[in-house]
Amino acid sequence: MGNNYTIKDIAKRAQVGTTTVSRVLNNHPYVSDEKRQRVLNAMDELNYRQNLGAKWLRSASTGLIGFLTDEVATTPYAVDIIRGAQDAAAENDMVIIVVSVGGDLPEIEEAIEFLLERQVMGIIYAAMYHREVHLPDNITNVPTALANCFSVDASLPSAVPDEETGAYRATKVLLEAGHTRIGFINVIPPSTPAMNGRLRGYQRALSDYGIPFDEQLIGTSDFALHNYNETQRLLNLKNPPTAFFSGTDRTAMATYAALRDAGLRVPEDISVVGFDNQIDVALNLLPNLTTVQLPHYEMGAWAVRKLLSGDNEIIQEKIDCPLVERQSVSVLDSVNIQS
Amino acid sequence: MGNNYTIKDIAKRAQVGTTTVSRVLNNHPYVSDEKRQRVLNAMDELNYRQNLGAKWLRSASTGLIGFLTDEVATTPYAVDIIRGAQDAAAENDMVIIVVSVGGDLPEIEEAIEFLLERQVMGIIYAAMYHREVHLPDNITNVPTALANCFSVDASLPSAVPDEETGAYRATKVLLEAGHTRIGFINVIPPSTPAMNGRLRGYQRALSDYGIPFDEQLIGTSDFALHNYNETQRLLNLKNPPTAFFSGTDRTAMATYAALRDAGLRVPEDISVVGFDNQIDVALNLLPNLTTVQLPHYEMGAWAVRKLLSGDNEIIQEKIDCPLVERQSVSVLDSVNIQS
DNA sequence: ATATAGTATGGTAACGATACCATATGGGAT
DNA sequence: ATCCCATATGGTATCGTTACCATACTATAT
Repeated sequence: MGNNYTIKDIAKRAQVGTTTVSRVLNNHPYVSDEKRQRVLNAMDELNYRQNLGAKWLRSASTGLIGFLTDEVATTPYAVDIIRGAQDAAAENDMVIIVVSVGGDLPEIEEAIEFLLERQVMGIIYAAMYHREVHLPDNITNVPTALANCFSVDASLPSAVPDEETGAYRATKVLLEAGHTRIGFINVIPPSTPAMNGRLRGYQRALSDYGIPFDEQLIGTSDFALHNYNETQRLLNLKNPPTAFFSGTDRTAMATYAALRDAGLRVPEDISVVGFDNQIDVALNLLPNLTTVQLPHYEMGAWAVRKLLSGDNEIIQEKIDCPLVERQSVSVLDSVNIQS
Repeated sequence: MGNNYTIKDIAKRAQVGTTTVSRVLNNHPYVSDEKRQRVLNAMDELNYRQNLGAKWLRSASTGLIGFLTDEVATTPYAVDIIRGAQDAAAENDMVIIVVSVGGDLPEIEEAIEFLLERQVMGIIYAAMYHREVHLPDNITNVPTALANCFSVDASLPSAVPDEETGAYRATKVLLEAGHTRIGFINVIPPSTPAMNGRLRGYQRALSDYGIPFDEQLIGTSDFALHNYNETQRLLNLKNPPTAFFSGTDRTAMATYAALRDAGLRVPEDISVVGFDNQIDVALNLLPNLTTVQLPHYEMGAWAVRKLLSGDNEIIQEKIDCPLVERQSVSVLDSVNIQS
């Protein structure tokens, strides 16, 4: 069981004042090496543990950061946001309290109240997919930063994925491999930053490489079967694509299936690149999927660092989505030579 | 910004003693309705928020539960353990502090020390895959429960998936559909509770249905390509399986691919069932995968409830893995009729 | 009338740490 | 010799809350 000694006990044992013990605890100057050592020894011998509640009460700093998140079961991999936040917090000796909430305002408001009672020094709000959020007013009681989302009125600093550049990269790797007919099955729902940004990136890459945009090559996908059908539709075009850019790694699964059923091999006959780098999916597709990384970890870390920096500038940070190359892309020329 | 009023301010405004305010705050008896209302009003008007640090200091109860977990990036869906723990904690007005650690003892020990300093009332240790864990001695300083793992010497209560019954169910649904040749590609690494338990469940189901166990029908899989090859090997047997039981949903991805490449349709020509119910995978396979649910949420919730129950009996709770039926299984007879 | 128990209320001492103030010592500069 | 400043040390008030004790008032039982 946990013996609970206090600094008084330590002070007595080390034959010093409590103030000196406190100084040792907080690495303050003006303690002789000799006494410092005596205190350290005493703490060691008694297995002393600070009562952070008392410390916090006196010094009005809890070392707690609230982490609010909406939970959407279909994108479980976004835990990395939490990991990133955690690691960034740990760098500053802080802890994160995670609270999941549904989407409605009163519930979020209550959760914020809950966190404020615990004297959190700041709140991170993280969304499981990139979107706009509307937060209750009581959030302004405490420094706040957003991860994977942004506020309607741009009143809060936020970290979001740079969807456009990511999609640009995904398209570019195909373009560089010589593909000019690139099918793009975009994520839905419509008008989300992901859908819009990825389409812009795709178009910009095309335009940079002098390839005209062909409306026919664009599909959308919400669930697997739909995506399978869209892939088939593109394949049946009179001038079909030689490569696919799949809006998410998950939808790439159905694209792979449709390709297999059409007797097409990836990447020999047709190249594919995804988006998200959802590793359990990307690594279990055969061949492994070349894709673009959603920077979950970085967004979480950025938000916490922003909070703790004390810098109040409200910015939206677009975080890079690097390309992760695996085996699903091959050069168009070599395809012709091989077949 | 957060005004920080104290119960003294409330007391003054409501014209009562601080004790009365405290009583209202904690729902103690012996406060007249009239004064209670005055206090409530005052709190409302001043937007009062308790300082939980002070409360905790005085009453020696923090309402904090430590949640320790090893992080393995490949199984991100185990977040559900955290969700379950969180919800169970919320039922008792507690919060969870999540700390991720690597696997080595000193690091875990340090993390426990970290949690103890924050006066957690208990610690949950959760593993990302079902396994035996070895925990440092300082964990005994505080009530502990394990989720998705168990301790070497069975000295701690734990919740684990009932792998055997789960695998029994997966096999049974195939057996009930008339399949007698069932290929089983088991998870690795060897000698894990998952591998052993699932094999036992498979064998027991076979035996219950009077089907002899055929060593040839067993494969193992570690990564996608390996699993693809194992599937092919089984397909080339002179008496090949008409159904597959895939050790995890992820490996089912490669099995589906191998089946497609062999010109076999799921479920018309061959049935498949998985294990884990990793929804992002199961729902993006075509047809959607029938599988068995790993009870992450329930394990997390069980562990917290066990902690808070105060009941010190050390038990290992095997939690049920229910079958989730989707579209990847069909009756063998109908196969013959159709083809 | 008086004892007794339940209800209602407030004052004050903790909880364990740190902030602040007071004090002491030992050089180096004047 | 005196002053000043950096270093070193400890006592004590204090943070915001609850536990504990003391005190009243009321209603019922004796």
